[in-house]
Amino acid sequence: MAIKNKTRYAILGVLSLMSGSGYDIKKFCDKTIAHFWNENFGHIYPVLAQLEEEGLISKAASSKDERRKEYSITAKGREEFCKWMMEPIEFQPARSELLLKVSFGSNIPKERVIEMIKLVKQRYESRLEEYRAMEESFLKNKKESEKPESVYWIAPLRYGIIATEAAIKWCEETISRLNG
Amino acid sequence: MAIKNKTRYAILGVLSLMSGSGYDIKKFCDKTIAHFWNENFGHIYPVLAQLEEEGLISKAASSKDERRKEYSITAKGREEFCKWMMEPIEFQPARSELLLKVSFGSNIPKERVIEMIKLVKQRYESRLEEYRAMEESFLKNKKESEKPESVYWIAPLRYGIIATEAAIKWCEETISRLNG
DNA sequence: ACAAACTATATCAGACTGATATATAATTTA
DNA sequence: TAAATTATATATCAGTCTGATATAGTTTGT
Repeated sequence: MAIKNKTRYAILGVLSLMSGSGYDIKKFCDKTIAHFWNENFGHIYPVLAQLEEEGLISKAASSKDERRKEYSITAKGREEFCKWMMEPIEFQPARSELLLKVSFGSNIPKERVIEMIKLVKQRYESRLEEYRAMEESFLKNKKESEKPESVYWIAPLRYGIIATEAAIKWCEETISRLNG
Repeated sequence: MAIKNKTRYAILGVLSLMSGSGYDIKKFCDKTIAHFWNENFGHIYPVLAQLEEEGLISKAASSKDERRKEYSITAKGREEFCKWMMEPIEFQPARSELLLKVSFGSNIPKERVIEMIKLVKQRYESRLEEYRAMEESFLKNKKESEKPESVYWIAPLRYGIIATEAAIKWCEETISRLNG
């Protein structure tokens, strides 16, 4: 097999915290892990069917809504998920359009490269503001932030903040290097 | 169309600097842009055929080696490449296995999470050393580093250094948060 | 002389993306 | 109240990217 299916584990991870439909899983992802993990319906539904077939999750029809299928993680699914959690993190190949464009920058006027980086910097800055607002509201909510498991939610957010700050620093450095 | 083919532009970018075979393009990528752009044969060869059909690159058979096909960028190809270079950078969906595992960390013993991050930190540290060695050897080579276009090569490398330093900082912060 | 490493192209299953289609329920607004 | 909009819910598809593998000739080192 070429690539390991990571969506499997994202879904099992979400279902380790709550039961719900494919739609609920997508909503949970968008609300909580979107800034470092992207999930889409095109992959969620086929993987849910596959996980059910393997007995890692179970399906129950909702009484209220005919359509709605509520998925829950099984003991076997929890086992499989924890097994994956213990495995070392795999190397992830990088693909940065920004750095690709910068490295071929000599093909276009220098001013356009500077413009491009300024635009990127703006995007990073508004993202940083979002992250900081999320951090602040999390720390304010003492009931949540004083739970022992809160560290697992604050750490990814801190990554976002630290990495975005670094990216902004790089933008500034690069703009001044291009100007100077 | 769902996703834009980025390999197209990576190949056109490489061919904007030099002519060569598919193998040469892969070699160039591995040597110079590998730390932020991954390319593989499985995509290079079909895209080369497609680019040739569109008249963006031209193929010439080598006199020495029957097999070898040498590709060069055409004027039309250069135009298409520059057009892409001028376009704003597209949003790239993130998928960080590290942060996914951290956020579901409550499923396994805390010590295992710390272990995991320590391993990741080691990897970042050795990567940082590589980047710093690359930077040093580039700055030593005055003939190269004093060229006006050198900024386009040093900037992506600087990104690698700054981003990796930030990642290490996050590892340290997170390990102490988990311990404390 | 032989093994190992390098050059070169090609193919494939499987993973992932983003767009789109469909249809009902709930909520808002004119 | 009716119309419009938004939310819920599932499904499909073309196109893109990955990593492994196959094949085969050339060069280099011992």
